[in-house]
Amino acid sequence: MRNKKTEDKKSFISEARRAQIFDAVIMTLDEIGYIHASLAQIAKKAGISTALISYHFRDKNDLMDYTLKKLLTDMSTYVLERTQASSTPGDKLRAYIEASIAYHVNKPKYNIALIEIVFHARTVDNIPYYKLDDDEENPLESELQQILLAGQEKKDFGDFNVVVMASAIRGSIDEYIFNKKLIGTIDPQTYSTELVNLFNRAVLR
Amino acid sequence: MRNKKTEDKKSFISEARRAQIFDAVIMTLDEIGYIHASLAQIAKKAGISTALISYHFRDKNDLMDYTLKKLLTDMSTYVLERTQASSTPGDKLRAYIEASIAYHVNKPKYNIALIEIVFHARTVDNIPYYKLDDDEENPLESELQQILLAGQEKKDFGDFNVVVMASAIRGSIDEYIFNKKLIGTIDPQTYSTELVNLFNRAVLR
DNA sequence: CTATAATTTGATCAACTGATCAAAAAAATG
DNA sequence: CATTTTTTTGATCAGTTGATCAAATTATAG
Repeated sequence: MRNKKTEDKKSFISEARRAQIFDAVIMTLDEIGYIHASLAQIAKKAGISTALISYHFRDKNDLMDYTLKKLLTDMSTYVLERTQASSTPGDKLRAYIEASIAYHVNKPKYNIALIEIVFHARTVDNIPYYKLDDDEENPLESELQQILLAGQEKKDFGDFNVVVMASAIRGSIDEYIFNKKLIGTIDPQTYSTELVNLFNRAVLR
Repeated sequence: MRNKKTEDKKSFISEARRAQIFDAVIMTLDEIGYIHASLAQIAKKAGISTALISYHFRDKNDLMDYTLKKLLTDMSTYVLERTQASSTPGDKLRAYIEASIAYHVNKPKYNIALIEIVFHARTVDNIPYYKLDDDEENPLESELQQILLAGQEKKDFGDFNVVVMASAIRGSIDEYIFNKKLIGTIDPQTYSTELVNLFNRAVLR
């Protein structure tokens, strides 16, 4: 199943325009949030007319869908590259946690935009993204489960429910993004390190 | 600092009306989400006119603020009652986790409403609630930190950063609410139990 | 029962929303 | 260069939004 407009569009040099609009969407979401992020505001930020956005994207949903996919790909690439550079499950787990936190620190605006879209945008059936059963398997989620599984098979890790452990790790990471007070109190390196130690204890046999 | 309208309002028998509107807000948020939850939709759900909502609440922000506070109080009460029924830090931690998950299972609509408001509503300065430095200390957060601290002082728990551990626990709990796929895969009792075991290992010396 | 106060409604408002379209401008083609 | 295609704009659309207000209704008080 391919994208309606995003992919079968003529796709000329105007890919640059889509990128430009993407940047404008990120900035707009970061600055005024989804609720105020009208096509007019986005167009203004990009220095173009609203009709031009409509020319390159079927509708607002298509635009947000495109933006979300790019954001997810960017984050996955960042984390997975750094994770797969390690070899043992223990090292991979450490790399996974540290890279995830690092990404949030390095691209805060991308994260805000991601949150804004996930919690505001809805499918044509009016189902919010955050309630979606994750259409395609989330690569970050499955990579984490693979690491944990490999650790158990190698007997590096003890016995635990892999899905629950993975959820706990992801939730712990996400907490750092959502909780503004946390970011102000604990620096990212400390949080990373403490999290690694915490889950090392939880994971070991 | 008291509420602008919510509190200094005449407060007659019409408290019942506010409760009625509260229920309508919950249902509307659950069914169609914040973005579509216009005053017209809420009024329709409550079987009253939109002007009546405006009569009892200063504006939409005031309405959402009132709703959010009631939701937070309800959740806190539920969890804290069950947590404080236990005596040792270890038992309290177990009770805290189990009650938190149980609440989500028992009042799913309240949770959806909570999420919708936290991630959509904004202050007059256009700061989203989820970016707020948590104006008043979150009672659920501080209770958890108290439990962990007490456990360390009693030497029941080992050495770890209390704030990070508390965030990890909260994040792990919240993950179960946010991740629809998780809810469909792992039943709440299993998730609770696994989480308790996981953090027992992480917390012990 | 009357008068005063509180509650509720329906009508109405300007502001903004996403989307469409003909026409203009720019780019690509031959 | 002329023509065809792609890109871009400005004007415009109907629909929705939150909010206001005078008037009607209901409750309360004396």
